[in-house]
Amino acid sequence: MPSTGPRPVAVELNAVLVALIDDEPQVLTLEDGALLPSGPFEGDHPTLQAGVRAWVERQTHHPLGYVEQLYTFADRYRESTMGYRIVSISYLGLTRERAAAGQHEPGWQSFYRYFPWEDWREGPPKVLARAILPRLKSWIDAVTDDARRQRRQRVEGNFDLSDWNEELMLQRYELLYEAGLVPEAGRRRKPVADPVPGEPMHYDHRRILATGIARLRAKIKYRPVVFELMSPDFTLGQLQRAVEALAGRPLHKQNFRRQVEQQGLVEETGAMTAGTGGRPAKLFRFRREIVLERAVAGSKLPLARS
Amino acid sequence: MPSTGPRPVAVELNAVLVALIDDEPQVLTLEDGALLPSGPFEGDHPTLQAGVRAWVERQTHHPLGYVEQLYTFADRYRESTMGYRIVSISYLGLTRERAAAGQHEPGWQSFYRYFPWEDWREGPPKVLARAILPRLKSWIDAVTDDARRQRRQRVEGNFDLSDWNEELMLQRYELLYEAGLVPEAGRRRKPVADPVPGEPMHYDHRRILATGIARLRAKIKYRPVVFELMSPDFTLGQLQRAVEALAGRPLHKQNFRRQVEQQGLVEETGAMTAGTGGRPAKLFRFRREIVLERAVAGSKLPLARS
DNA sequence: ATTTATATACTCAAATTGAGCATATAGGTG
DNA sequence: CACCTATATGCTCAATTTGAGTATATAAAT
Repeated sequence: MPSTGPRPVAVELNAVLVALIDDEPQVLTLEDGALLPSGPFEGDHPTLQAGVRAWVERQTHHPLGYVEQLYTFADRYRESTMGYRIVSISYLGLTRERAAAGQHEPGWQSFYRYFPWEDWREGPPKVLARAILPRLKSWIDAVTDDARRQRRQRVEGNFDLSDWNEELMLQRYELLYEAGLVPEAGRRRKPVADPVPGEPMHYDHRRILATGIARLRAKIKYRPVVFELMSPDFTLGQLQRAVEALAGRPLHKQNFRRQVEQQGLVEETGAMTAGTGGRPAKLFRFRREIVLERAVAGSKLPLARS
Repeated sequence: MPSTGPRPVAVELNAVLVALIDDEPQVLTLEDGALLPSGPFEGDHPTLQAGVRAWVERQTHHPLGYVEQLYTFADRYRESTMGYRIVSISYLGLTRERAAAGQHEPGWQSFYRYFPWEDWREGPPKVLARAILPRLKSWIDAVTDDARRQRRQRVEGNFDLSDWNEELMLQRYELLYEAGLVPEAGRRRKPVADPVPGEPMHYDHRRILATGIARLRAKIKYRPVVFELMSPDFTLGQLQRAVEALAGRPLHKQNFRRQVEQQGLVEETGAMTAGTGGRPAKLFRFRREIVLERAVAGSKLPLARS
């Protein structure tokens, strides 16, 4: 008979911890890149957020500038071998990293190792035309009539090379999963014979990673979160490269500066860079007060009279 | 000694279930408006979303058009009397309701019963100038120096009458809570002596409600979710009143139609309304295919050359 | 001296947005 | 019926915002 007490459930935390190292967007991983850092939710933390913060800072020895909840999963397949259910709560965290000592820090992996088709900084990734689109075409043609029309619309809406939308990253990943082009361990699905380029991860960690990056890509457009990834002083060029790294696409330099400056997000420190080759750049710092002043968001409704 | 098995945890689901009844945005409640519908997560559902959907549809006998996860709470104070921890996962759900039989359906309550300062459809709510702003002023003046400057900036950013931002609803609620102007049961805080107008709820349900409405207010601007609340055929006037009800502010009629039409979200049914007093209006229906075609989002980055 | 990089200032046309005028067509009223 | 009120719909126009350049400045490298 059903007990009225709590069902045995384990609460697990997953973190998508992001840093920029040498203009490359990186995520902290374990097991040679196959796992996101995860840990149990300890009972002695007052809140979930505090738990994540304490736990990540203990692991990385870096202060966590920004933490945001991503999503909670409790799917059926998420069961331990002991039979109890697992609830996974995932978080996005942003941290500041100095330039890498060597090539890259152990554990830090570039976003685009997992999603090579998402890096448009140097133009359209070849993997799209070469491997992904043809296979999506086959996937479309594997059915007929209305189902085919639906598949075609989804592919066209999410993979339009002539009008790429970097925010649709999660939806693209999910579509590739449905089309059987990316493997995902732990799900009951026939194994993917010939996956598309891009490293897989264990369990659904690649999906969680996609969720985190997609959220970040959306957020940098209306909230000043990039600054959590920058060192205190930076040039507008560095700031631009940071945004480009996250969004995965090149920006128009002059318009980027105009936007940043007229939003009043930064102020000059007075100092300049030196020895970078090319004209020295002014150094800026983020005006942290702005966060309090303008809790802005992107309105678009056609409002009426004042 | 600490066991390695799962800590006893109960998973609870909360729902912010929204419907429009007679142009009034309503939320389904229990206990005479003091509780959001909540229930345990049954182990026999494949996913959380399926659990919410089944459970809500069983309670309301209405199909749930749209479901979205809001937030997961596991705060310290969220403990049952039995000593185990409670994880609350809250959802936003949209459903279609016909016009009310009588005054309003039992259980359905207007948003603005809980947040009267958020309804700007008839201009600035008097409660703001009369009750809220003076008390926030006192709250600012209760401290000095930098703390006072910070409080002032937060109040000015979130309660600017001359530039009201309906999306900041959650932040405003949280500020009122911090300022001791709204009560919230279950939190260890001194009871609020003289709360500002607006019905309270048990536990943190009013906060969850604010989270849901704020999310909805943000979402209607870039996703066609309003249509989940409309009957299949509607006039542009009805659609506008629906958006106004959710956003809590009046819209410019001609610009609203322009926006809706040029986005290609709707198509004429061919029929017209009758007997409404005034010129008859064309009836429209939502073009559901559009969701597949354009998985749009609101870009704002200054992109570079194609 | 010239080339190559980067930084920064300024311009201009196209597109979007905010605000309003004008007209159409119903119901209600004296 | 003539007129008023209410809603719907079509269209215009100026202000702002955005996308895409051109032009110039200042460093390092050849």
